[in-house]
Amino acid sequence: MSRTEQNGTGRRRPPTIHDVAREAGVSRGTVSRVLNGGHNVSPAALDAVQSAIRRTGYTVNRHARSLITGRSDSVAFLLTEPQERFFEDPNFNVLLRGCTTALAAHDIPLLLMIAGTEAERRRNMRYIAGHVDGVLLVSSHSGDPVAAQLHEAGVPLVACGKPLGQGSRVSYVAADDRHGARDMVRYLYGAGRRRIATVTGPLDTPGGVDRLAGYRETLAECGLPVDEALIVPGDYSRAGGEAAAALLLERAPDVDAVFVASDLMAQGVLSTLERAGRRVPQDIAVGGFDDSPAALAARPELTTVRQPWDRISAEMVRVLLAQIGGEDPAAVILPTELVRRDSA
Amino acid sequence: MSRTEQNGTGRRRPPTIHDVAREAGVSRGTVSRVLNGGHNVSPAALDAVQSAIRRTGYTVNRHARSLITGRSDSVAFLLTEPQERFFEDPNFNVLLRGCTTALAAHDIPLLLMIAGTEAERRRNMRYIAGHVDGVLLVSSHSGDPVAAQLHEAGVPLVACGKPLGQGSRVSYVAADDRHGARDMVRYLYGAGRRRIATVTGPLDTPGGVDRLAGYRETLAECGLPVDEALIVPGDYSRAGGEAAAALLLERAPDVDAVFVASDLMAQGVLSTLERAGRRVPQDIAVGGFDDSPAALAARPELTTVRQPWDRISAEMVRVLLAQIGGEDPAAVILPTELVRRDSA
DNA sequence: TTCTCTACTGTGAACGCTCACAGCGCCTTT
DNA sequence: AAAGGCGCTGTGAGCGTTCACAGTAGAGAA
Repeated sequence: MSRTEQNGTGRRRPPTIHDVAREAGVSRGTVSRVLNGGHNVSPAALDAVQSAIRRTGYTVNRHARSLITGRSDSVAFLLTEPQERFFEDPNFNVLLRGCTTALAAHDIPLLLMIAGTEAERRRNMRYIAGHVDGVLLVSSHSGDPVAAQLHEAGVPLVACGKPLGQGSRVSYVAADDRHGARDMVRYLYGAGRRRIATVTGPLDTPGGVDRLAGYRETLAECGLPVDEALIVPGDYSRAGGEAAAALLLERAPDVDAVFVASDLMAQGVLSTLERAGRRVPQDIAVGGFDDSPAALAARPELTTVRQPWDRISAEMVRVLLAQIGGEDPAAVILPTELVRRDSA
Repeated sequence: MSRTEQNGTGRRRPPTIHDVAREAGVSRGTVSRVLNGGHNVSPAALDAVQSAIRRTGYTVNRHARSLITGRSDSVAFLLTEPQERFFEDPNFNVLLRGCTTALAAHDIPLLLMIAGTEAERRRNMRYIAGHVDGVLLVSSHSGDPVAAQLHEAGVPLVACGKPLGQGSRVSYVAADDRHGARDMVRYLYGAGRRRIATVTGPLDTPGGVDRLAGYRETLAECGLPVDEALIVPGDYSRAGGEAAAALLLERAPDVDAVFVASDLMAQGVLSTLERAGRRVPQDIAVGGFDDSPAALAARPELTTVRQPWDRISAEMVRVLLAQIGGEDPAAVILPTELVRRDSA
């Protein structure tokens, strides 16, 4: 009953730390101490304050707190993709959700910011400086200067995937793309395939580079020649996959397996192969990368390399919070896992 | 040169309104007025202040501002889905992106909050009250009490889709589900189909209910009997679509068209039909709903009903900001559009 | 007993901003 | 010439916290 009184129908002025102090019979200082860990507070006072907080329905005014502490207790999730690409990407969901919930566990809200255009980029940068404790940066293309700028401005920062550009002083969390690619190619080889092609990711992204490197290495390991005609550049998009497959079939009609650097592209590859009358996996085996929902949506379902997105997001948050807490930047690389389905 | 001085390598104390005032040779008050619309400020002063702002690199401290105004100039995007369902849904991306950019145009950051569990729900509610000017609510299930709670707490609120529960005093923006369904069924009928089934959405969601209603109405209009065996409940998920299609084939093997209440479910339906050896669209026409990326990923590509997500998000933001500005709640219903592809 | 140390508590003073008010010229009106 | 109005400006107060400091009481040591 008394719970509802303090806030009838409309918006009453919310209780402040003063109200709590009066209610508990202590001073502001003591309430503040309780709010911030409860050190140097007598058990009796602690009790009184906690019950007063409950009775009044008090919530700390984060603006007032931020004003004096200088912290904002919030974190930005910054997406800097030239175009919608990342939003087409199903992995994005998983990453975003993971980060949100991991932060929520620390009572830190996530600000979503999208910097597609230059104007947006500037706006976001202006906002970030001073209004956010740290940034989770998601941008596949290393060309963009955001990471460097933020790093230079001294904003705690964790990138998703290794930022190719900067001199390594920026934290990142990434899956082990190289090993993932190796696992897939080795698996294709083990299945008897000998003309193994690849559709790469964009080669200005670390993922694109490393997956291709893994492909090359493994071919060499297996004693297979690396035929440049079998290497077709892609852009992580579905349409890119379709085009790449068409090009591949033209350049190397005898191909019997394709390692595609993303599931989305693999979908495109499948659809081109289907149109060309090639059966998957009988005529051509197709391996994807990501284990995104797209892998299950594809027909046949994709054999692919799982990226541990849940762990990636958790690690990103962990590293970022550590860095906000004063620790040094860190790089975390997480293992991938081969997922066998029907396409290879 | 002088631009970089005020912020060397580390984090220097950022310039305040005082610094700007001194630099411009005016008082805090005048700077504040410039910051808030520039009314009652002489051209000379305006100029001086603006140039001082540029020179110092000043950004307003939103915490200090919020502390006194009581506004936070931020908005929450609240997702209350029992499970991950909505994150599996490609529409989500579009909606989220649309809202983010629409808000960004007003310099308002979007706080992403996910309330899957009860604990998360409570945490978010506590945060929202007093820390956010308004809420964009996305929750398909009307059972959840969040909308009612927020509305009661006096928090400006706009729902995506009509909230079935509350007594209508909460704003919402929705596509015209009923008409969308009618268009699709009429199209199927026009293509000569006479045993038209439907896989519904969850019937505790407005979308589910209205699409089914549109289906029933149109059948009646066309003079077709409404056979309850042709109505199979679904849950908007891919797997749900697969199961529903299996059930349908068992109950009514002579079905020649299915209107599926979401593209994702339609994907599932397609895959069951394929396994059952039915050709689409020759044997059975399949119509989806949403025009999500899933529609393009499906084989054959889905004929579907486009929801105008870009407009939905823009309208949600518009209505919310209006409400924050003191206007009354509003309901907006936007037209859908039939998109013809290969599945029907 | 007195002293010191520790655990706890209360009290200004900020933090950077907006808002209300008062003051100052200057122009218009009477 | 005085009165009123208007456009512009500066100033003090206060938003709700935290932080540093000073102060108090009680326990233990001398």
